[in-house]
Order: sequence, then C-alpha cells, then structure tokens
Amino acid sequence: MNIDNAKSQMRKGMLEYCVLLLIRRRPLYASDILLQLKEAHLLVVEGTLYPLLSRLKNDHLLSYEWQESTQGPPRKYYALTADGEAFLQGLDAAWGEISDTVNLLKTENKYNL
Amino acid sequence: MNIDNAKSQMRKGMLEYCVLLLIRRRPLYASDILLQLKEAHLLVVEGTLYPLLSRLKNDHLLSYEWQESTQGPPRKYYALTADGEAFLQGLDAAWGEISDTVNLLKTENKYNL
DNA sequence: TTATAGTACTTTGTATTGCAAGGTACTATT
DNA sequence: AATAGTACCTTGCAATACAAAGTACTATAA
Repeated sequence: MNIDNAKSQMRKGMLEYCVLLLIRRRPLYASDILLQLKEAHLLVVEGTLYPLLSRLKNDHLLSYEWQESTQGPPRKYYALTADGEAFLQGLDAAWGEISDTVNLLKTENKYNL
Repeated sequence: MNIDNAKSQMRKGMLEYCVLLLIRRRPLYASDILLQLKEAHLLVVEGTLYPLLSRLKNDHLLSYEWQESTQGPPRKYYALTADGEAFLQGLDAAWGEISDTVNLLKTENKYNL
C-alpha cells in the first residue's frame, strides 16, 4: 500500500466526471483532454482515456466528428449529447454529496478527537 | 451506464479514506463503521468493508483488539497505527488536491461556456 | 520515391477493488 | 435442544485504471 496507489484510487470515478466537465466547455479530441488533465494535475494515460471515451460514446453520452488536422492524421472531436448533459448534471449532484460527506467527516474529526 | 454506477465509482477510493477518518476518531468495529457510513449517506455493505479492513491491517495501517460484547460474539475493534496516521495525512493532502481540481474544472466551466 | 519521425487512435492483459451472495461461529433466548 | 441475533470471513463477478504493444495516417527528408 502506498500513497500513490491510494491517490490513483481516489481519481477513479472522478476521471469520468472531469472528462465530461472538460468536454462540456467545448469539443475536444483525446490529446487535448490529456493535456488539460495534465495541467490540472490529474495524470492520465492514453490507455485509460481512449477506453473511457469509447464507453461514454457507446452509452450515448458523447458523440464525435472527424476533423482534418493540418499537422497529422484526422482527429475525433468529442462533444456532449443531450443525454450527456443530463448525466453530467447528475454527476454534479453526486460530486456535491460526496464532497460534502467527506468534508463533514474531516470536520467532525477535528472537534471530536 | 446509469448514474448509480457512476456514483458508486466515485465512492471508490473515498471509502478507504472515510473509513480511516472514522477510525481516527476512536476505535470501531465493523458494524459501527457500517452504521456511521450509512448515516453519512455512504452506503457500504459487509462484503466491501471486511476485505477493506483486512487490507488495511495487512498493510499495517490498522491494528485490532478483540473485545467481549454483552450482546453477542466478541468484536474486533480497529485502531490506527502510527503508519496509519501518517498515511491518513497523505490522504488528507490527496483529497485536498483532488477536490480543488474538480472544483476548479467546475468553476471554469461556468465562466467559459 | 522510399525511409523516418510524428501524431492519433485502438487493443490486450493485468491488478485492484466494490459488491452480492453464501458460509462459519459464537451468544442469548425460548 | 432449537432458534434468532450478532459478528466475522470468503468466493466469484464486474468495472476500470494502467502499461505496453499495435495500427494507420501525415509530413519531412534523403
């Protein structure tokens, strides 16, 4: 058991939420997402992201369009579907609940030692 | 894909953290923990908690003592070890980072639509 | 025009872990 | 004894992050 593994476990479940949050801003392709997650200190690798995008697409939460690139092969730009937007609102609520709960447990801890 | 599954995924990783937070307050046995998590709206079942406690014990983050009960079989009361306290501080930091990151992505989202 | 490098997408195998379901064992009550 | 209640544990399955390897297209350079 090391702290890195624990942090990785914490990121699980958040990733899906964070990816959807990023795509809600504007359509993105995989390398965009990898870069932005890296800037946000949520490290992810290709082997994690591509299957995640495929899952979200298969569940009709994301759609994609191929777009030409001036610097290489074409790119799949992902965007939220209507289902995806509704789902993301559900995740917003879930995140609010969970973060409230954790913060409550932390706070109680301070005063009840 | 349903919202319950996504919420369950979000809870993953948090569970370990929440269980350690509860035990830091005072030694607890499994049913105590299940009850308190239920009160905090973090539903967990026996089949999840017992293996988790065993893992944490095997990693020397928790120790336990058997204590007699007046109302049934003896109970295993778990407590944090010194390693466990250090580990929990690491999780506090990890939680801070991750929740800051998610909240940042949510906020940026509001202003950059 | 072929070779190399760069970019982008995908797949495979493994490890972790939450969960449902079932099992063992001890205590108390009838 | 027999039953109910409490407590702990195990097994099998599913979801998913990750490492690593693979495919394919484009651009640049010999």
